[in-house]
Amino acid sequence: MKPSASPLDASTAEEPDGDRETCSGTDPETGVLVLDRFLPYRLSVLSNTVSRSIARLYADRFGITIPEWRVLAILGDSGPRTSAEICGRTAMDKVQVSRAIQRLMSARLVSRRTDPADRRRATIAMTAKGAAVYREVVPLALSREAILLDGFTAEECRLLDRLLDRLADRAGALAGPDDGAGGGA
Amino acid sequence: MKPSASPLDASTAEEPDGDRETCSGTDPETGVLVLDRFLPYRLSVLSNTVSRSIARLYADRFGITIPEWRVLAILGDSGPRTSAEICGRTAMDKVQVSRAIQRLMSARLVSRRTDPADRRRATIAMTAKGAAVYREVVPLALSREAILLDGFTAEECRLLDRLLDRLADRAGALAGPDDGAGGGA
DNA sequence: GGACATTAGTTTCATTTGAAACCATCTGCA
DNA sequence: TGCAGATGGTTTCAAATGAAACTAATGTCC
Repeated sequence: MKPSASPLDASTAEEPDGDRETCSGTDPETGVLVLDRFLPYRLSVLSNTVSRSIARLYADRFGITIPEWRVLAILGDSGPRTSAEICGRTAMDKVQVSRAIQRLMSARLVSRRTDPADRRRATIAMTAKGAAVYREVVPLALSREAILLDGFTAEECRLLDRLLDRLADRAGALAGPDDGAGGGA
Repeated sequence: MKPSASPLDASTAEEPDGDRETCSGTDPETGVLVLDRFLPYRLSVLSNTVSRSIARLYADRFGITIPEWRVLAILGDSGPRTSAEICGRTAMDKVQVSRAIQRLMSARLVSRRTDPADRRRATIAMTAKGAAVYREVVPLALSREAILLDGFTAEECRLLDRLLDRLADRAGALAGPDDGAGGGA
């Protein structure tokens, strides 16, 4: 049920400039934004559905949250790291990381050792208990990913892989230049 | 520093069943989860970056939040709707929608009319002011999408489109069957 | 050697969020 | 009628979040 003679026509500025006619998000007929074709929206819904589904998996069983799981995942794949390094690799901000570490520490899943050379820093490492949890969660997470990719050929996976990398790359362009603010890291 | 002889080998059930050898997320050498190749994680980072960038756009200028914008977007693309219908179409839950509507109402961007036939329901519609905001935000949002897709050929856009649709489809399988709980709509 | 800016990480506070409890209305149905 | 569910939507309360202020240790430059 389209709103008959759509209230928004050519009213607004910047013309679509011929060369690329926005392949999603907009109905070429009316120029209206079609929410469930709009790329940022689709990414958001998809990502939330997936994250929530995976989170349920380990939240129940191990009482850890998404940021906590991410910290474990980083430690598991790169070995002991400082808080700042974890920030850099997870796109979480330092507050989030700090809190995740606190909770992981009180659950005795990670330990923290102040760097004697620079006593502001501390290296975070998984404990044996943390590693055990990690080893249990990884296959669960991977199996979710596998469900998600079920039916994709290897070729399609590679394709998706490349497209996502390019999107991530372009997303950097969004965050950076225009608004000046935040900045990535 | 890789945990030498990776502690996670064939320990868990469901064998990878020959035909597809999980094309991302896992290092085939060690079987370790590589976080920044892990699809759910990549989706999450990408989606957050993008959403935040777009949100900055309208938060500053119009003082609306992401859920509020989504409600406007639905109303803009489908005309007046009830709260429940908005839920169904946005993948937000009813609390979120209820609050977004409240804020939009006090900003006089939408109005609410109780359905006389069923006085539990109310139909939400954009006001003229809401429509004006909508018309201003749409091109901003679309321009962000365009930046994101900059450099993609029409062919690649179509490809991405199809892959995302299939992923969204598969994501339904994640949410539904295993944990029984929530249930989609 | 000592003010000044930096960096690492934590804490505070106000806001947002989500789950569960809650109203109000409506729908069977005995 | 009248009462046991459903349903649409809102409120409550506790936990999660984010921005900005803060502590502590290091660097820097005179």
